[in-house]
Amino acid sequence: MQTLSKNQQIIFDLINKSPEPLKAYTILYNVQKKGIKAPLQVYRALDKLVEIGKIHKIESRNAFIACHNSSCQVAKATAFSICEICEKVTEISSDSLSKYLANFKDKDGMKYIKYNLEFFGLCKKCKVK
Amino acid sequence: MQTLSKNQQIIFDLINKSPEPLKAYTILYNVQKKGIKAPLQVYRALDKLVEIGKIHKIESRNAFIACHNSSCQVAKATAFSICEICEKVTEISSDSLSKYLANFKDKDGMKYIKYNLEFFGLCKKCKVK
DNA sequence: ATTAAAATTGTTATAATATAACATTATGTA
DNA sequence: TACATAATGTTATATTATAACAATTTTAAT
Repeated sequence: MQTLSKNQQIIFDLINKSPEPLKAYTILYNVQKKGIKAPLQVYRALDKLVEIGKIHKIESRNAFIACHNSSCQVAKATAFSICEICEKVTEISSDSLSKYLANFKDKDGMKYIKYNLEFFGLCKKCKVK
Repeated sequence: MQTLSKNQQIIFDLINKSPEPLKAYTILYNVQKKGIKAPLQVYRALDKLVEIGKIHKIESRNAFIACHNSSCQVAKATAFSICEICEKVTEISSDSLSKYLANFKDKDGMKYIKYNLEFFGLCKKCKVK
């Protein structure tokens, strides 16, 4: 368990308490009162937090959420469900899914060291409407 | 089988003959001699081509490749392998993978209508080096 | 053929996302 | 201590993408 630097901690705290994925410039806006003034300060912290697996980037949304999967020390196998109406994002933690994907081998003999899976659909709430 | 408009056809042809994913502004640069002058003209064609499944967006790379999966009329279930050294991208077409993912259900009862999966690793060539 | 709706195009401006380059300070560790 | 590594601060700029508006072309129903 790694200790975070000042900026990393500030930005992680913000993302961690957010119910929804946050975008880099939304983060910037929200941490300016804490002395983080420039985009690069945000992006550097985000890069590091992604690298150590404390947060994940939702690629299709250019947004970041905290990892809620205790086994996720490094961001090497991620899966998310994304509601196309309310944009709610949930990290999927399914043993069978992660086993299946970790063992997946394609024809080319390529060795995978990482994957990212994004499911899109309607969440329970939005499906009813 | 849908007929493409002029701009769509120009841009699809370029992507389709490219061995690697192309970025929007690379595309723009390469079609300026054909009269497409503005980013928006490129993005509009890309949006449409993605919508009808002729091309796919590689989200982690902000780049586009032609679909080489004949069954892919609509971009609703996509999987790619990406080499982290040479950036070669290949569309994966595996019946067992697509079946597994199409049938995957998470705990929340969310109904998925689409997914995108990106595997990262080293391709055969880069693994040897 | 007529015509109304839908799709596509053209254009300018600007928004949103992300990195380069350089100087400085803090932290970890031999 | 002192050296390497990581983190910070700052300005400028590169890259990716969309807003807003006007015009034209295509499609499909009458």
